[in-house]
Amino acid sequence: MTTEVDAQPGTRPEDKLVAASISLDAGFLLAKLHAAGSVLNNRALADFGLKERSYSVLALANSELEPTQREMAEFLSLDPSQIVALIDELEQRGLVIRAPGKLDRRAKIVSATAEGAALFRKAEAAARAAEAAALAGLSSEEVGELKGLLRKALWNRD
Amino acid sequence: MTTEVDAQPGTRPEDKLVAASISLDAGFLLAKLHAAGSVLNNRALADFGLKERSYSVLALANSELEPTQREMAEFLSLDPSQIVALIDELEQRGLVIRAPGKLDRRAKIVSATAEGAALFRKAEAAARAAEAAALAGLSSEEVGELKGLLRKALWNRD
DNA sequence: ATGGATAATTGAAAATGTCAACGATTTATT
DNA sequence: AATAAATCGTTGACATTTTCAATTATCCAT
Repeated sequence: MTTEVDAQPGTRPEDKLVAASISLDAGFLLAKLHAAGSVLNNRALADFGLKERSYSVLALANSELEPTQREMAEFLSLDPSQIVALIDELEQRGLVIRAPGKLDRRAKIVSATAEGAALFRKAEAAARAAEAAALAGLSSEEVGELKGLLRKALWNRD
Repeated sequence: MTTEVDAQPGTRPEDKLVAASISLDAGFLLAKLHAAGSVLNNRALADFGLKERSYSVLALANSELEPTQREMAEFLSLDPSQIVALIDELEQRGLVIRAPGKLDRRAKIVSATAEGAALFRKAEAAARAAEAAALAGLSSEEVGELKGLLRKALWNRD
């Protein structure tokens, strides 16, 4: 016997602590689900030489929104200096390019090359599969509800 | 003018990238909401000399579940060595104690002292307020739904 | 009894996060 | 128009966190 308290019937031993009050904490639940998803995500993205971070940057570079590095930093909740490093790597791999902002030459607009777009399409499919695995406990309707609630909490929209 | 593309009416400039496809990614949404919440959480907990991590450990120590360090590590998605450091600190502050497992003397059960329990009650109130602030965009029903979905995704239960 | 696993611990190495300073450019003030 | 103040990307320093291998004590299976 390893646990100190008998598990409830149907409860896996690693879930013993689900009964603790912190399991009702939104912050804890977000952290835990994110941690579990990150493992799957990073595993899936490794095939493409990407991690969650570089994948996110590549995704933004693939949008038609012409994001600047600073906008990326803000949006991804990262320090601008981390964006520099991430883009340095992607640029060296020929996946994205930096161009001076049209209206503000201090800023640099990051966009994907054709190669970057091709890689992103493949990585995106893998990331979707990883997400589905991470949320396997939810029906597709529930996944939609979850995303809607998260988006509303962040931006007050769906 | 700072942005390269005109914002939609009613859209704050820092939300320009919401239109990017990654905004539909559950992993990204979880990371972003967690990041926003962590700032508020850590700010609130700093008054008690705690961070999210030490608060979580203290919360588990305050449960009646007699968690071992390994169970804490698994449950909090942390390496066992990080739990050691966190508990070292809490123990030195007199907030928790380690006791050998009754059935397995390799394991150590962590429980809160009276002082730890008193501090936790106060910190818990502050953490609840921080959570409310982080989820201010949601109604209380929606907060319940969100937590329910997160719990179901993690453990297939509500 | 012995050998193989598991719990906590330590310590090192790698990855990440945080922050201050700099040159180039833009915006605001006079 | 000239100057001052602010902003963007970048660099580098430093702290924190993560990850992992090794160690000791204890448990479990044979």
